[in-house]
Amino acid sequence: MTESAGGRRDAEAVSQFVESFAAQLVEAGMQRMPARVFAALLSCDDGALTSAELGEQLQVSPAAVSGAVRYLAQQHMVSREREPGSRRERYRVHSNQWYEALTNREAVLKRWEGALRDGVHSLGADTPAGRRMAETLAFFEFVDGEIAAMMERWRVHREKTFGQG
Amino acid sequence: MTESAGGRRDAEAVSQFVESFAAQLVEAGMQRMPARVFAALLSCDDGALTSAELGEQLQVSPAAVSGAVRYLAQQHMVSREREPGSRRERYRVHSNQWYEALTNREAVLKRWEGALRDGVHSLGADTPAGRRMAETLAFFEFVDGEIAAMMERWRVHREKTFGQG
DNA sequence: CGCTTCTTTCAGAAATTTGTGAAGTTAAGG
DNA sequence: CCTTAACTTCACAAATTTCTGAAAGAAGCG
Repeated sequence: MTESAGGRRDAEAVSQFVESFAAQLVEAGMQRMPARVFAALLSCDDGALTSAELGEQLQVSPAAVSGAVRYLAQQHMVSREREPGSRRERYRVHSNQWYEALTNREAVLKRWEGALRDGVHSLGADTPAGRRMAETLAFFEFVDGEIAAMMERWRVHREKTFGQG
Repeated sequence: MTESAGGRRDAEAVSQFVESFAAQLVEAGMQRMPARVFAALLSCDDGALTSAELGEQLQVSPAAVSGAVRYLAQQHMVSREREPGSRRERYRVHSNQWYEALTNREAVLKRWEGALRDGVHSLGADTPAGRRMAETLAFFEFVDGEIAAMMERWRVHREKTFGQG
């Protein structure tokens, strides 16, 4: 029944994983279609699929794939490749690149910091609210710095564990 | 014109900050109303407001406040207080508690890890897709561990900078 | 124990979001 | 340079989400 090893992929099981992982991403704030596309890429063997393949596997229109892929590319979660000598495009998760992109929530952090700075200014740095906000701001700035260091440690850890991919 | 120091709060400026910070939170995936409520609490001087005050400041119904607050409490981003001897409730951001709660995205990470573990199993640990997923899983596990350490360093850093709140 | 005040729940209206089909655009290959 | 295959954009329909008003549910206070 389970034919995990070696043989053909169990399409049913794969699809179930895709949908369940996508659901988690949705719950964390990602839109449904990008989440499904991303999960599908993550679970295919060479980490890359064409638009048509994605549409078929997920049972959605080319338009939906197009929108999802555009979003994912903007977030640096997939990259687009042109198959040389074909109009087909191919979307890929670079197995290590993609979770580094997740850490690119840094962009989000930066905007939060901007908003908080405005807040400190308009509330007044000498008010209780202003002080609370300044402390919050300091926290995010701290986190920014830590994340870079953490990713560095991860690369070391990863190489020890998996060898250089 | 700017009356930031000492005097009355510039309601206009405060409201503008509230809406703009809320917008950032929305963009990061939070629902609109919780985001607005949270921003309002963050920018009031004692970090706590009653349901009625929130409704008035944000121009929404008691029902909307109720829903937003329930969500925020579940996420541990605010706590509820009962004013002793009154049916009024008061919602508060504990100025340091709240961003620790943000780090409680750990719950999210844990669920992702669960989903990935399932994925490794159903794809087969010996397949390329399975290996990619195992590496992703390892990354999240690594991050989990790092976050605790980072928060510890933050507390030290914070105390040096702001004294114990 | 009932009155009053505040909060929560619920059904439905309004608004937003999401995905489709069809037309439009780009680029390969004859 | 024309044809054809692929991707993208756009307007609209469907589904979902979000907020409100009204009614029901707690909890202080006389």
